[in-house]
Amino acid sequence: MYIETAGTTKFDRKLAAPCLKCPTRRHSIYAALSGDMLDDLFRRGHCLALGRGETLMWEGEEALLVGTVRSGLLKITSMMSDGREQILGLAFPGDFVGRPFSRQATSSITALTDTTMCVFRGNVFDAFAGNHPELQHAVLLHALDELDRARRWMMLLARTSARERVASFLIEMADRAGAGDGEPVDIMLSRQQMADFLGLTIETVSRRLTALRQARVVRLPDLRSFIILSRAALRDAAGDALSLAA
Amino acid sequence: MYIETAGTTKFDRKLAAPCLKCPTRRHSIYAALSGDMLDDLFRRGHCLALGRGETLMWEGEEALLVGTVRSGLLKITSMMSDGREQILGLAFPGDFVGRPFSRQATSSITALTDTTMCVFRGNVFDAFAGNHPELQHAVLLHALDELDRARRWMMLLARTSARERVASFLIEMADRAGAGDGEPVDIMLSRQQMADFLGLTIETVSRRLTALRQARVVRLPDLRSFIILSRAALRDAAGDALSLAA
DNA sequence: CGTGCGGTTGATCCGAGTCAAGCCAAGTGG
DNA sequence: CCACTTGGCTTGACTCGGATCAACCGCACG
Repeated sequence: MYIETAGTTKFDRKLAAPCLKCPTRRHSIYAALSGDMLDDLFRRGHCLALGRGETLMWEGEEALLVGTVRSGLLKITSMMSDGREQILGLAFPGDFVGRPFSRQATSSITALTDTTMCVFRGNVFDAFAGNHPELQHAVLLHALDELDRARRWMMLLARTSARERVASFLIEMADRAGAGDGEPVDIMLSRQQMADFLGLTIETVSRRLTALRQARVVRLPDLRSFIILSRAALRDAAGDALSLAA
Repeated sequence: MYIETAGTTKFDRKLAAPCLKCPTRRHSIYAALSGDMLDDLFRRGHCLALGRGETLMWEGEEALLVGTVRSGLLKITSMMSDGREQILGLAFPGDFVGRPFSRQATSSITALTDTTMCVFRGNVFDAFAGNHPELQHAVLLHALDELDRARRWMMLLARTSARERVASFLIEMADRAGAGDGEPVDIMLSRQQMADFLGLTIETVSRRLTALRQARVVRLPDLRSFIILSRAALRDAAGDALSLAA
């Protein structure tokens, strides 16, 4: 919908060394892999820092990188020719992004906040995975999980009301942040991004949020955070769209 | 939405032998695999016939089988507690269904027409794939394809009008059938199933179809088939939702 | 100060959903 | 053979939720 401030990606080879001690290597798809193998893999990787709004890859263009998010938040998006944009998924720390075994990006990937990543050149990663079935297995499990998540999200986009979508989004964000009721949760998205994610317009998102505020279900201390006052009421508003987002 | 006539699945071990000559073994995920390995794998497989409306697995329940469609058509669905159903995907001949490396079904799989399949017990398939990285690689590529398809479909469900959805559905079906303009194409879905697929109601599907008929874009010789009269007009109606379904 | 940007709020519109009636072809049973 | 039902589909009248268009608010920044 908007052309984000698109800078060049900061690709600093000198940061490769710290990757060997990268905290994400024990999580996400690497969790099940042996230390030796990880050393081997991470020697081939690099650290990458993306500023808010910077884009890792563009839909339809060549995509040379794959990797995992270390900190921050990415959006995976697709856009129609008339400008309608849809966020197809979010990538939180630990999530794997990019398309192994293909150099064609089927969607754009853009940083919503300042983000750091562990990245590999696609062909390097592919070759390594080809020699290490365990890694390929881990990638497969991750892909199957993503497929399930995408399908549940399809359900939400196809069949639920704006009320249900906004409520289940808030629950999802609170759960991701591990925040209990009464604790402030950081919404890392602008209203526009929430709208793109939920398949709504910015005005509808705003209205549904104020409705929840007026019903004393949440507080909205500022534009980028919220506090759940009544979990039960929020769950109720989400219907079982809740379980779809899980 | 409806309780389909749910029979027990016809699981006939005696049909295993013909699987060695099953035509699908040279297609789909098996295409890249060696003949010896396929013999080995298919010795462990079975043929399965599903009548229209029969269900291979139920959402949330244990799913012991994985396999590929040999002939016919399956729907992959999920349902909300209030009965709202959504078709998350269709499985045409050659497509792989089921969830390897997990015995939990995340969606239901039901035959829309009489269907034959090549199936494997999940744990048998998993073990075999564990010993044959090429097979696992093929499954991974298939999963990544499905993920892309699901994400494009999300876009369609989130952002397009009923007109665009119905038009792109017709184009998709015609392309799948390889039928040119003027040739009748079999819609293998009822109006209800089309609605569940497109995230619409049966009435809206019906209205959009008659609108296309009245505009002389398609002919509808009977309830289960259609003929494209003007490809250009149909493409136009689909907008670029067309490319989303591809 | 203005100016711009992100967000909210209000008025109105429109398209898909809902509810209800009717159509037609395929059974079904007297 | 014909009345009657049944199920899938179409059509019409109406409703309603979310989109659209537009005004406005508040804050950051020059």
